[in-house]
Amino acid sequence: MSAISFAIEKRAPLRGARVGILTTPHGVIHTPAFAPVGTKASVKGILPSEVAKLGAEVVLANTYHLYLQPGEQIVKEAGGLAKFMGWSDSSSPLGSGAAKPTITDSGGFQVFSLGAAFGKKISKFDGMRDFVNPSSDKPVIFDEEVASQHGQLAIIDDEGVSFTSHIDGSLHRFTPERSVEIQHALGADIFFAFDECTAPTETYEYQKDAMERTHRWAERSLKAHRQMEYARLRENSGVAKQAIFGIAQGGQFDDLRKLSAKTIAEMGFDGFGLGGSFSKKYGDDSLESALQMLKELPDTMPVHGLGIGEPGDILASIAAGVDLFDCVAPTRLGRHGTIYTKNGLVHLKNEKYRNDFSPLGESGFTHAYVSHLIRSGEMLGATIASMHNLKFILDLVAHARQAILNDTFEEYRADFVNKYYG
RNA sequence: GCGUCGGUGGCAGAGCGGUCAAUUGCAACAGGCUGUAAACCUGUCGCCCAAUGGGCUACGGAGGUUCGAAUCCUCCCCGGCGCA
Repeated sequence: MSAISFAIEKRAPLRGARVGILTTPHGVIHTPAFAPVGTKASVKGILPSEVAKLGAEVVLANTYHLYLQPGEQIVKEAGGLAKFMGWSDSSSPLGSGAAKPTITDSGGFQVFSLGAAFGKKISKFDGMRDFVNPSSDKPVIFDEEVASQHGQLAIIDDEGVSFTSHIDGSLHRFTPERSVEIQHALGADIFFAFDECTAPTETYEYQKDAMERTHRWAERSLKAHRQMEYARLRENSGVAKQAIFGIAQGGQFDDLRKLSAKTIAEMGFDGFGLGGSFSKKYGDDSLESALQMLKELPDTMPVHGLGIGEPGDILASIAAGVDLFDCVAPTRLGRHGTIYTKNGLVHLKNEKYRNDFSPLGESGFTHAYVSHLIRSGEMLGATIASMHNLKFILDLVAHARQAILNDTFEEYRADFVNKYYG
């Protein structure tokens, strides 16, 4: 018996877009849904009560980071991730309201960010062409100083990954079993199998090896989960408390993606994650082709687009049938002074906003004020911009949901994309 | 008034005879950010041009020494400190 149940309420014609209700031990998630990222049990700069008011029903935290700080046992003692971070129905951050749904990522992304990507100017969406900074034409692929001093902080072998803590340099070992064990302690409603998120620049051979390794790790994660869950079920009157999602990889190669989805689909997970690398720019069909892998996944089960958060990418993914999303972009962009608008990104630090007294979205503040806060390093600026961005993305997904129900999703999508990227 | 230290790009502050249109920080201007090493990172930052090169003007002002001066000398102007 799975810890979750997923009911699909409506499917759009032609494509795979759908509306569902995902019932978890800590409450219901209306899909498609966006999960704000709270890596270290904190959506940076925003109180949980505010995150909820913006429309979020679920947040996603990170296993590796919480393992390092404060340690999974502390979170377990607190009563699990949601309770620990005050993610509850209560309006008071310290209230005793019912805990709300949470997700944890397995640490698989850190295999990439602290491994292949460490010291390099690449992101999981960058291709080779983006290795050149357009404003300088200088190759900036490698921070030699950082790399020569530290090398990579994540070293992969077939059994697992050895991490060097970015905090104090200490050594740590992650295996699929260990990741699951930690995620059981963290107690999120949904968690992911330990995977290897690969760099988008790897060769076919490497992507294939990594994918096969991720498949083996998926099996091991699932097995570990079942063993631990079985022991726990006997103590907890048979009520499953956590669902495990398997992650499909395959990098930039269609055949690997398809194979990966198919392989992961057959293992018996409660849901799926789309992992790894896509191309970056909207209009590029790399994401579209990667989304073809959805056809290999069971139509009745929830799918999470890991780290997908660019508005156009979210809509394209929804169109293909992705149900859940998470992304650091709304909070990171906001904190760094960039906000989403219907007409595209706005850099609040730009000179023209210094005396722009028009309202900034529904924040209740003016562009000029928030621009001033960002410029002067006031924390409140990061908070307001992050909240604005989170609301923008949460609204985008909520509107997409409604549009699917109204049979107007494709129009909604086209209209949004025209304005946003036009 | 005497003595002394100092006046360098928006600010702070390096440089102290050629490798200097001049290190660095801040500010400014712009860009980047997609399962958060990220309240971060990158680029630009005297003027002009047929610009991976060249020209011009610049390190308080005016002279001078030198093949060559932000760097040395003289005088002047301005500021800090000390003594009267």
